[in-house]
Amino acid sequence: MTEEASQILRVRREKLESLREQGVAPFAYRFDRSHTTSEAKDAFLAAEASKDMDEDGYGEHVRVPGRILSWRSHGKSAFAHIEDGDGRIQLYFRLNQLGEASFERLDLLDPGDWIGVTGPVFRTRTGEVTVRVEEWELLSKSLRPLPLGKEEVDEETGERVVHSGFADPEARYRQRYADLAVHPEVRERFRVRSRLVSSLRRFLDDQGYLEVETPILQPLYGGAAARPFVTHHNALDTRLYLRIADELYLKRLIVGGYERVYEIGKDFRNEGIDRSHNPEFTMLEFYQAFADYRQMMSLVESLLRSVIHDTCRTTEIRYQGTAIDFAPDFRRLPFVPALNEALGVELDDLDDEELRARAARITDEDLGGAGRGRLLDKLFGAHVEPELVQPTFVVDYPVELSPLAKPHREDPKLTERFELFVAGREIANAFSELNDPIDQRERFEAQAKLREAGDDESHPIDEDYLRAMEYGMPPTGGVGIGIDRLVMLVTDSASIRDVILFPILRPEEG
RNA sequence: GCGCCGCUAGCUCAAUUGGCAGAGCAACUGACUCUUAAUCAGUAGGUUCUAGGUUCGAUUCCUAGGCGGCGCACCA
Repeated sequence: MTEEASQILRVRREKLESLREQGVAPFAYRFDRSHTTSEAKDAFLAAEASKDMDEDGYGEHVRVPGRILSWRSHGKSAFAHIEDGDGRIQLYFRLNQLGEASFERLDLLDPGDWIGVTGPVFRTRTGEVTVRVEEWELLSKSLRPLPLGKEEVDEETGERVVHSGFADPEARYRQRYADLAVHPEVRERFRVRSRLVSSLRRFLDDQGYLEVETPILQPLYGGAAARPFVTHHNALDTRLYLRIADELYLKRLIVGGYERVYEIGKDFRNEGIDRSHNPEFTMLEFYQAFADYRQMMSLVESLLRSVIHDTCRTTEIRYQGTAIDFAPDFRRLPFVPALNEALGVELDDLDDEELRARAARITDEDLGGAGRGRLLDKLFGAHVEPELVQPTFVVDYPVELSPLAKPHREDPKLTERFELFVAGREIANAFSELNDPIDQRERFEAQAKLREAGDDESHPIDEDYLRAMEYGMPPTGGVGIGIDRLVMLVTDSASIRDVILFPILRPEEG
């Protein structure tokens, strides 16, 4: 439908014109608020408790702005609800209170409009704390109807029930502003996200960590197995990549002499989109000099316990119907024995071709170019990961899987690495960082061979990173934690799109 | 990338075998000075995602495309 043809939009513009003709500016510059909606209600309750009201039961005069949510007109009176950043309050308009001109102008208001009202607070016959409006002014005219549902409160449970609300998932993601405007619970979910990130910062700051920022645009990408986004810098006429991980730059800072650094920021991976993957996502990485992966495991455990308790007021959460408890010591599960058990064979007895055959059974992907590491990872992902519901550290990954991790001090075929799984999903990835530049070069070269064989997610060789390591890197423990997935857990969200304000969608037109 | 499902009024959804495209809410007009999914009476509102095709006739059937959801695969 064209906008000209929509009577609903036309009517609102006509109201706008009527207001202007009456000398009302439909888009105000400011409103001096005395109380938020919640503060106005609290102030009245306090006045009621201390009998600090006039003989007719009216409390303090308030000036409250808000967005109109609902309207119930009764001829010479009307009720409405408005909402602001921390709640809602009912308004009561009366002809003999407002005067004819002001009262009749109410006809030009709609749900969605922002108004500011002035008047005393009282309690209606049905008990609701309400502002008796003596003056009102328009703060902003809404020219497009918000998809507000109708709400009732279930008398038995006391819960809000919304009728014919805003349900279309595509529209809710594309028009997040409307989704937020009509869904207080969505606004709350993103407040939880914000609280969680604050809590992470607080925890790491308290541990003596320094928050830093490293490049997003990089001449060479690395630190994870993924395909990058590619872009071009005009002035330098050079190819740049959007980072797929912060890792290599943060470890350069450890070489530089900072002992504890962290970064919270976006990584970008040019891969598929599904309910646990968005092409840009938020990652926390932190590195600590002189620590090994065992120390980092303990740190991750206390970090998560602390942050989840800060955010949820409990360490036992429910995710998609399953109780998950962060209070007990996290289980520790060695990679190779776990996979041996799941497959019913000894991995050491299988050559690459047998592994490839087994991996081919669980995927239709072309594994022709995949090395032994990728094959093991595939098998582990299919057979073990889904079972890891309660917080579980998978430890001691095969060396082929971990080109940036130190060899295991007791078994050279393994690395000192752990991943944390919760609800079948990877939440954290960490290791004793490889700090031997000669070994690191060999690992890069092995990765380069994989690339030549067709594995396009393998690392390119980063000579500058090797140079940094040659100057001398202390033993270091490093951790990466996917923030979006952590937020999914604490907000019981099934899709990553529900915890990203503006998730990636295909463009609407074109 | 593959499979399944969906797209109809501002929102939520109907539409029989292929036969005039409907309802509730929102909007508009009127009544109503303590209502709260307010109520009552009335009115208006449509490129049925797009482009083709079959047909006397397509929201419905066919083909192609677009966008989304879910599942599988991949990735964190």
